[in-house]
Amino acid sequence: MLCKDTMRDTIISAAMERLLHYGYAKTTMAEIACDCNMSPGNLYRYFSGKIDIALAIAERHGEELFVHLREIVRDKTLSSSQKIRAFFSAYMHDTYDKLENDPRIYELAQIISKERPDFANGQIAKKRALLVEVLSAGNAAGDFNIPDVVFTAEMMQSALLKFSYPQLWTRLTIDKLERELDGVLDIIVAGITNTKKSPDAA
Amino acid sequence: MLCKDTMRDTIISAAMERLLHYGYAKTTMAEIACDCNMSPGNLYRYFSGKIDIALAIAERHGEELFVHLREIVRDKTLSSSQKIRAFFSAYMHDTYDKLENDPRIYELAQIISKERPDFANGQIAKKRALLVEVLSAGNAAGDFNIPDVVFTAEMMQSALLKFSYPQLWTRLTIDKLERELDGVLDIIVAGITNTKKSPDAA
DNA sequence: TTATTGAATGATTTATTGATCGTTCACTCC
DNA sequence: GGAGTGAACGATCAATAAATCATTCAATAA
Repeated sequence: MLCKDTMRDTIISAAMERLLHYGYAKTTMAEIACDCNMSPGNLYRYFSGKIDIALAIAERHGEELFVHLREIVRDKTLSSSQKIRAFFSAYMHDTYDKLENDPRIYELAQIISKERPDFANGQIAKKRALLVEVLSAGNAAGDFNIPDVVFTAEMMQSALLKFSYPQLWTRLTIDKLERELDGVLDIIVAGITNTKKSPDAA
Repeated sequence: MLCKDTMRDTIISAAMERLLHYGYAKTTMAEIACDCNMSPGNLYRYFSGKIDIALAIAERHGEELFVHLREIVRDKTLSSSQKIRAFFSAYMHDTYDKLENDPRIYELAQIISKERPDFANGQIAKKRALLVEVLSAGNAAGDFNIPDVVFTAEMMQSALLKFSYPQLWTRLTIDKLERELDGVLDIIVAGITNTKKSPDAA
């Protein structure tokens, strides 16, 4: 049904405007409805609740980032380790920029990961899938020699946790964060890089 | 002055009893004073405030852990990488056990790191100093080849951040945590291990 | 029938008040 | 005169009341 989707888009746009400007708590369903020239009750024909509108917004942002990260992962001009570095650098900068442009988005993220933890976990899992792609390709190319790429991807996410959680950025500038990310990546990339000579040289 | 220190110990003991049992917020200075058979005002002759009593308790716990970690670092029967693994494992278990035995200690840690961030940073710095010791010794033994041991120690702390912040232990069992710590340590230890043949074999 | 409304409802938030607590200090006791 | 007291003060916290808001649904309009 096209009409329903169009309406959902309208609502999402109106909600996004208010949510990013005034925050989640200070945006009311009545206001969103008013912006869409409809009654509050009618919103529930398109979304099952306020949190689901926020979720739709988060989904859009998440998808945008995912596409960006996937481009990096599939960029044929980058080596495996360059992909890993670019991946986490882009991820961190995306988070930093969103927060810089509109701190309200932080409140949104907090609420969503509290009310809909499955969604937040899903986002992490999607990113892990991309990492798995890089690691597998790296294995195939002889850059890495990783037995369990899924487990290793998890461990990498664990080690680089700090760079996707602004709560843990204690007043650090983006410069310092970048330097720290690079430092951790140095160790990790070295840690997963195949130290043996390439097989065809043997 | 011996008397003053004895009195401080008495106060710390009384406060610890209550703080670990009822939590920081629900423990009053009047109660602590009463337990020590003195008036509330008199507590201020030994500590400059409630938070400083809590700090003294945290200092004790911190010192205990530090001694334990230092034993590991200076254990002559362990290799450099074994020291690193044992170090972070002991650290995580210490945190886990303290939380398990008395969840109120978590509130204490939260308040202290908010009210006295310098203390919390100092604790981290002291642990980093131990790590630097291991890395330097490892360099000397040819196990590692780390140009800047302080920076690398910082990066290791960053990568293993999750295992000292229970906030980030999302309902994980100690078993799963242990497995994850091991996984991250695998990468890190591999990442800092010298891949060249030992110099005397050259 | 389907789309929409808007008043009713109960949960949550905000505002207000009263009580509690940390801290100070003029004073007492040894 | 140093050690200790406890009433006084302002800040913080808890309890209550008032208001706001998300959500529902019977009624209405298309």
